[in-house]
Amino acid sequence: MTRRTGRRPGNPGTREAILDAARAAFAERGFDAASIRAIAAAAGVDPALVHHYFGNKDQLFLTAMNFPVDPGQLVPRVLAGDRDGVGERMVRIFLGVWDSPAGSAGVALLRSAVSNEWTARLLREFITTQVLRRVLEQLDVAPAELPLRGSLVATQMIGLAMMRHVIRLEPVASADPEALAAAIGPTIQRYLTGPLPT
Amino acid sequence: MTRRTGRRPGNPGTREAILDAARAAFAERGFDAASIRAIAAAAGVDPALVHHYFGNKDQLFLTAMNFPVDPGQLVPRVLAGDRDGVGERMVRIFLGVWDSPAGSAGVALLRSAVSNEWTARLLREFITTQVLRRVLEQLDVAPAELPLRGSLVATQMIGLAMMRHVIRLEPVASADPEALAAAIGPTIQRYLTGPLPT
DNA sequence: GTCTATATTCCGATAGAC
DNA sequence: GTCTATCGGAATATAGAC
Repeated sequence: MTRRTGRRPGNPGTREAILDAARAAFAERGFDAASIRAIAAAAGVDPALVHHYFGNKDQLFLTAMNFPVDPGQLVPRVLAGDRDGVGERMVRIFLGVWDSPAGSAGVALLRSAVSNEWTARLLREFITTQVLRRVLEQLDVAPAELPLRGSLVATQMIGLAMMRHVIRLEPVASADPEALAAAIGPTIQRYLTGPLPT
Repeated sequence: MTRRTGRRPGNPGTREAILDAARAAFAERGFDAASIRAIAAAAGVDPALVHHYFGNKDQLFLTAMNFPVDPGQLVPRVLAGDRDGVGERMVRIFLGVWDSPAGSAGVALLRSAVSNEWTARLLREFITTQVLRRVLEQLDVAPAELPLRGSLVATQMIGLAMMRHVIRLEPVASADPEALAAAIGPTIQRYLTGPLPT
């Protein structure tokens, strides 16, 4: 006999199916253009059920984005090794995350941020507080140079993600990650530790 | 007495007012989110008049984008000077265009390309055929390396435009163009003429 | 050349039955 | 937990009056 205690959920797969469909839709079309109706259809449920689970579209987006790779877990891998190789390792690990299934959350955030100020703020805060600050403060750079160095790194990294996963310009869109790490790594290295214009 | 010959246009300023409003709206919200109604309201005309002039939204977008800076006129300025300075000159001229009023067409194209495959193809073709090919074929680079070098340049340039004009991440968003040219120029220089991973 | 009126479609959100 | 029905709004586009 199976005893049941506590709350009995409905179909436990339904919620995850909605979140998967939401990530795919937000990644493909961005926040504004992705519709709850289309997400519900892709998940095989009724649109009203999405509201029942997540309240509104904002909350659905936040919940769908809130599982991505924990950046705090990646930073040690970027820093593990000699200081001269940090740029190349950063590009390699960055590409690995974006090329993985988890990367769809990144594409969704990037696509959404372009047409929606609310998600743009999310992206800015994610870039600065979750990624760049953690790496830079481990690299004894002068605190005054930290914001400029960090945003220079962001221009190259976001540009790479844009060209590879959003605009899909060849040959970068389907280039070997190792080749890209070798080509772009020195750029990141210079932005992090190289000379800065006065 | 004023004699009138030939076709008599209506209000000649109306059409330009619509195009100005369209460029501003497309730059601010992207192709999908910008509405003909809002453009008409900004231009002080009726929405139906926009259709009367331009047929549909696609044609309005194409017409509004079709006046921007002629890239063919910029290439000689990029190439004018020593070969080692081409990267820095390219960043400086690039920033000058994007910071000017004409840059709103670029922002519009970039913002639109993210959520709309049709405009993404426009942007890809503009980048490759109008900008990169013209510069690279003047720099005796091996033809086989041309696509990779060109798309590497595009990752950095588009990333810079994204961070400065779309996401608006500080301090890059309001940094002095000369400082950015000094910081990012060497990156472009290496992508154009530096060593490439095998 | 300009505008009114409208056809058509799709959106997010809610109320409430089962 | 799931779904039907619907409200209220905004979009593109067209037809046609003046």
